[in-house]
Amino acid sequence: MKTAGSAAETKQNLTAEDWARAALDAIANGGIEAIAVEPLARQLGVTKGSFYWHFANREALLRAALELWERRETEEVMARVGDEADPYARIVKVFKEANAGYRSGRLYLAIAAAEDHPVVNEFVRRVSERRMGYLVECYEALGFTPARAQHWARFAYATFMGNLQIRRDTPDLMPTDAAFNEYLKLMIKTLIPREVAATSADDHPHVVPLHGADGR
Amino acid sequence: MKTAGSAAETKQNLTAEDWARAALDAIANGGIEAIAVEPLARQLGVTKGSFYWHFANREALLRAALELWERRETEEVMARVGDEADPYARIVKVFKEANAGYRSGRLYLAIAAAEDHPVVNEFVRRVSERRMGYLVECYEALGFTPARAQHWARFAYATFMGNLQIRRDTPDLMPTDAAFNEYLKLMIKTLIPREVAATSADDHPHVVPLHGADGR
DNA sequence: GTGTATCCATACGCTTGCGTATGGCGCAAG
DNA sequence: CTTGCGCCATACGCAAGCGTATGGATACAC
Repeated sequence: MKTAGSAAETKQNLTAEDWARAALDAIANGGIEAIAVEPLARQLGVTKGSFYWHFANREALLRAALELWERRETEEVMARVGDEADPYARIVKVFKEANAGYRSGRLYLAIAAAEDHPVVNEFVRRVSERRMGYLVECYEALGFTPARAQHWARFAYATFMGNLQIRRDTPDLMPTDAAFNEYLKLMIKTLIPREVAATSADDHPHVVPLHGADGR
Repeated sequence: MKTAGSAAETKQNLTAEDWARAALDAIANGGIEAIAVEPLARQLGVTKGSFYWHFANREALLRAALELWERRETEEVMARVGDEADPYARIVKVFKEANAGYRSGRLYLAIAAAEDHPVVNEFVRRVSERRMGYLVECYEALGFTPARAQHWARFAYATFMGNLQIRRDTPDLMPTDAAFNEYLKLMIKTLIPREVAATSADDHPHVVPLHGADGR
């Protein structure tokens, strides 16, 4: 097999992977139900005849696309912060990377919007629980008790997800450039408390920075 | 034919509002494209003939449903915390109420998932920006500068939205009962810092009032 | 009793998409 | 050259949903 880089121009025979990739792109744009056989075939420059040779039906394509998504997700997370030893630096890196890339998050929102579909739900749960699990480990590595790590991980993950949502629905409300860095700095400083000495179930006093970054 | 409808038993004539309500319920369940004329007609115990008397087309119904949604949203927010004088107590109340009710948030997620639709986007932006604006006012009332109020309001709003998402996609990751109260307490304490750039002198010691009753 | 307006049912044409059946074309094996 | 197979095109039947056209039913008017 030669590595067919571009997926559009070559008159090479299509593979199931090509279909799955196109399906994922379609989801990112038009939601889960943009996975339609005939439109995708038109976009790929072929007809349904090609599709029904590679797949049994529409649901098989959906499943293939979700598997591709899950694979990419885990690979990305691994590749991004796999080599960071210090737990604090690792979690900071995770948060910054997560809030930087938008394409991946947008795809998640598009997929998760179809949580009523059982197959989709299954994949979304796995991906989401894996992310949360990673975050929990990070907080535990920081010295948090399991219970508090759970709380803080959920807190941080929720904030990340909400930022995605804000970015998608009301991009005007999301700052850019310097202001975004200030915002990110505020979240990081708030969501990764360094004082963990308190062992009680009660919370620790958290010091809020009075001034963020300088005006630069 | 005694077709016992799901919601309305009365054989009274339907109104446009009835259709809009049914459309909103349909969105909450099956997403924005659950607004289908014939299925809704069946659910209401009538046929398309009724619909096309009250509305010009499908988009008119969509618009009516979104207007109903926007009206409800603002009314709810007003009714929930309109009479709270103290800014700190007000923002706490907002956050608790927002995280308590799930039905309303689920509806938001379902609507916002169709942000590619221009009409939907218009409504979502208005609703979302109004919420954020309210939060910004709250933080400013706490003594925050406009810039910092913006950051903290976005932070809090993002966290709220993310909690919605987590609750919908992976409810297992969301604690219940006592653990949920702990989680809520942690978020409130973190997202409403008391140390502000001191324009006033020492402010009163705030104790977060926490009683149960999460509606869910 | 004849109108008239409101509200809905029925029937039709149209489009889109799913799934199937079958034929065609290129290419390597024999 | 022919055979077989991988890959795709074409052509159907089918279902669901939008929008329209028109008729029927009920109530109130006069």
